[in-house]
Amino acid sequence: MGKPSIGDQELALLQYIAEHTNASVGEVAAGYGEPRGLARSTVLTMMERLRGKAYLKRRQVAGIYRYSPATGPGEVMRSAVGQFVEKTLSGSVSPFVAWMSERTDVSDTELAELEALVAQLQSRKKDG
Amino acid sequence: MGKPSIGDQELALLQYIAEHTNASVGEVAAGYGEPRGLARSTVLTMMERLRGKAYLKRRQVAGIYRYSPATGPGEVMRSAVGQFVEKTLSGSVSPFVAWMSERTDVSDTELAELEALVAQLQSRKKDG
DNA sequence: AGTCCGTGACTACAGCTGTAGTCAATAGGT
DNA sequence: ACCTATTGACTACAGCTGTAGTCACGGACT
Repeated sequence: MGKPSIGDQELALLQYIAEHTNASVGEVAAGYGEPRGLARSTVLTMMERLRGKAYLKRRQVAGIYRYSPATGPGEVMRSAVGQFVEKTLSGSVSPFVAWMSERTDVSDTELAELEALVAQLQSRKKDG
Repeated sequence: MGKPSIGDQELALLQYIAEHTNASVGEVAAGYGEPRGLARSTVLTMMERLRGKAYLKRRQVAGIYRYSPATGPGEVMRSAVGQFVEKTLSGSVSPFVAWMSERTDVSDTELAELEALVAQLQSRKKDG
């Protein structure tokens, strides 16, 4: 039942599309591909592969196809992170923490997210 | 500088060798490969590839080669996390945080690690 | 000496991923 | 009606990863 595997670039593209739903290939090529030096056909190929793997769906609007994630919002990322932690880190988040603590530049936004996360986990623990 | 990429199976093998340092190919094939149905030559190939990527080093003892991780303990994991965040999450740790916040069972140990991390980042920020 | 076994190096190959060229159809402008 | 830009499908190819076969070598055993 395992979802088909997904590459790094594919995942990044999928994320982009999740943030820009109902985008056409041309739009994605312009917004995602061009800044990365990717040809339009490259973007198209990846999007079609993602569709083949059931990560994206498309529907025709005014003649051209518009793509959106087949799964719920954030589902793919969650799945990818979960898979990574489980498979690569053997289920432990310690390596992630270790990596973060060595990271030189952590933005205020990221720090705030982490603070919020810790606060949430603390309150959850208290409740249950 | 960016370490060469590493596959999932390779990483798992590397982990195994980190836990069984100074092992020979035969030993790794028996202890890691055989339970997984991998041929000895498969294990050897992977180990040599890892050595080619400078993740493993070897030295000859009594005629046969014994392998050990080239990097310090935990280094590989950190590198893997960095690669994942950079390549797959496009450098953003937000998906990681999002995934953590949805995780049902976060152990006390993990929470403590996160708290320590946040504290460390906060103090670092204060210092400059 | 002949045989068997562990060890290492080399070679092979298929599937996936990243990347792109090209071609046919269609839409839009002149 | 003609030229051009956009779109979509198909084809291609190289590098990485997972997996393994095979061959040559050196030592142990008989």
